[in-house]
Amino acid sequence: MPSPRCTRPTIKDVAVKAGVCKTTVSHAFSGRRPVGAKLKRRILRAAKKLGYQPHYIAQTLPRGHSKTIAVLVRDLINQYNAFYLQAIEQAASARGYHVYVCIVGTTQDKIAGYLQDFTHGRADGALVATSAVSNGAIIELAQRDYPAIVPLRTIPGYEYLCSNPVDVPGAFRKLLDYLYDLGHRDFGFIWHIRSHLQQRIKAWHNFAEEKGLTLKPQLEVENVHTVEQAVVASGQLLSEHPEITALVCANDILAVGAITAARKLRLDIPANLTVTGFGGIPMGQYCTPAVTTVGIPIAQIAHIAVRNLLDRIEGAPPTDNIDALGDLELLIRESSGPPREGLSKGSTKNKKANAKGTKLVASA
Amino acid sequence: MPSPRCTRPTIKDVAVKAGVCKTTVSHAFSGRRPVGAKLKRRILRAAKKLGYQPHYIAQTLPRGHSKTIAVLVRDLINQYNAFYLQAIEQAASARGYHVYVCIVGTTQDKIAGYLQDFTHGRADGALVATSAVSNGAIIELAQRDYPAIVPLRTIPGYEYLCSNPVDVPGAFRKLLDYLYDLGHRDFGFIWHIRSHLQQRIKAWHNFAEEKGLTLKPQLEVENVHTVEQAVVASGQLLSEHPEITALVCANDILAVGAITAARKLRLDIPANLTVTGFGGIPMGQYCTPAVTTVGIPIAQIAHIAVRNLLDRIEGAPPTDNIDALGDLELLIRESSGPPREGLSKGSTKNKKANAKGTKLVASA
DNA sequence: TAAATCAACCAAACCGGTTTGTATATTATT
DNA sequence: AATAATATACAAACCGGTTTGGTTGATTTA
Repeated sequence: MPSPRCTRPTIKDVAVKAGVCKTTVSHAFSGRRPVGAKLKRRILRAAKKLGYQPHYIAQTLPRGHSKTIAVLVRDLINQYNAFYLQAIEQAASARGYHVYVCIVGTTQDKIAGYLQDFTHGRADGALVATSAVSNGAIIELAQRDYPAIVPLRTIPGYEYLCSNPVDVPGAFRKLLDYLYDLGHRDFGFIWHIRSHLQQRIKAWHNFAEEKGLTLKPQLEVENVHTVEQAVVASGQLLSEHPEITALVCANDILAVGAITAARKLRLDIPANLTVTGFGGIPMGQYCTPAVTTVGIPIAQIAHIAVRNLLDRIEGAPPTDNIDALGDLELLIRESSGPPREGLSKGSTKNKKANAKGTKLVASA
Repeated sequence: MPSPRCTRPTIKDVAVKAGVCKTTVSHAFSGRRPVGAKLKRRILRAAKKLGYQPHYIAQTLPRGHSKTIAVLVRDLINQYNAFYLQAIEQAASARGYHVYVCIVGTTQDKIAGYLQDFTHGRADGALVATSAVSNGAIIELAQRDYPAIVPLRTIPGYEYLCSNPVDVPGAFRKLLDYLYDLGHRDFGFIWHIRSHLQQRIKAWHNFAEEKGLTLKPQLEVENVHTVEQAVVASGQLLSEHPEITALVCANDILAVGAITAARKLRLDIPANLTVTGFGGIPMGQYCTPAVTTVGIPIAQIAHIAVRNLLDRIEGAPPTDNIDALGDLELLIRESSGPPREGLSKGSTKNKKANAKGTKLVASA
């Protein structure tokens, strides 16, 4: 039983119709070798009449490449990824590549399945935009000599696979410094994926040690991904630990959840609680109160990553991009301010941090 | 110059190493014909030692299918798509298919490029999840007999391509009725893509005619996609037309923008202005005020669409899914209420619509 | 005018697999 | 023991293209 193959005209059909051999048809289309003007016209006309167009997959095999890259993401919940992927598509498109996005979740089997697809001809290279893919899996790709780039991550010994044009830990440190200067001493954390946050967690530990703060693991909640989860997690954290004056979230989505939780607890933001995000998505700007965060030029990061990947695919020498995009910007908005009286050691300076913006007061 | 082909071991290498012909290796892997247990072990061992895995693209050609579907989306800005795509991936995955998402934007050339990719072997079928792909392009696919499904759209004469398990215009009508009953008579509209909204616009026109309202095109702004655009568009619309008491947005994202614009104009919601969305994404629930909207069971819609598509690919008879998911739910939250005094004709009933939820009052 | 060049086309091999037809060795049947 | 049935492995054709080498006839050069 010949599988219900989509019966399209093949190059051979065109060749027969035009009275030539398939080689000539191929050349007429690709232009790799000259074809007589009159004959070429006849061939193209025959192709058009038959509705022929070259079969992409069939071309891939002898050509050895498909002008296609794949991007792996865990999910699309965080709007962050939306801009990321759009920029990737544009950058790749500009160089003649198609982009296929794969939503891989966290199941290792599924991830392996997709990766196998790629290395076996489905895509010329891959951009790994999620920490759901383990270092091990990436190293395996590298050993197979498959072109892959992992932006915003560091894999010891495989730095050439990574694309880190911004200083994430430095920016996180800047955020912590800002909060410290406001007077905050009691920090709570809502993390998503710990492995993705190693740089930031390290920055936090350094910061704590430097400032003489004691690390309290019970003030750090992890594996929080969605807004809903953030509402629950931060609600619980804030209830159990009312001493927290600054709640630091791994991204803006989680910050929005934290803000909702605080509202439920009748905690006014920023008068009673400071909440910060990370990333700088539009949503954080348009919610109430607007969340203080760190702006990440995700589109530019995407462009650099794509360039790194395509250069690698095409065999060009790698470009060094460490810190190419300069410092990240601290976006101070409405959700942060000095700690409430009597809690934390009030800072002596920078009381004006929340001077701008509309302030909203909850009323029953 | 042989293109820098990724030099992986081929089936032939394994055959040589195991001392058999490639047919036997193929059978050892696929199991289409029996291979002696001892020999099979030897072959697998050889394959493992060489790091061989069958080449996906090469398999596609003789098999005639790739167990892959493609999904086209315009962008990922609306979180709506995030849940949509995730559900699609899960449904397809459960049936052994891989899903590749293409962010096609609105450039017709780019869209055509991707579609060509698909019809030429890149994917067994396509789910068109964006109105950026024209009816014409879809009909062309249908004429080529390429399996494509277009959820939530109606293409006259090609209904079998569409998957419409919910009654969108009915739900929109329900929303309009709700607003009318609250007392609203002066509606403003923030639309995104008009072609995607035909059903709803028709429902609105019917509604207006029935209620004796005059249609004022100047109160409808279209081509508004992002939050930023919504802020600008609704800010302008509200300034120029202060008579508007209910601002109806095509989706929740735009509603958030409208809310922000209203805040800038010091319009209290819902006391001075009612804003509604459509779709029911988490963001609308966690912003302030939470937006009144229509909940769409997008995950279930995705499941049905995927089933339709895969059945079609595999040659199974089509299932009829008209209205399979029942009525859509009106989610009344904080952003809607009766019109302010002196404007529109006050309704006599349903004053309690906004009874629940914390109310926030802006203060300088 | 003979030799060299070149344009235009065809035949065949190839890309990395799958699948069908067939030959051979083994086992079961009578 | 002869015959039929079965299991197993190989050879060759195929999927739909690309690419290389070679042949033919026309054009240019010496």
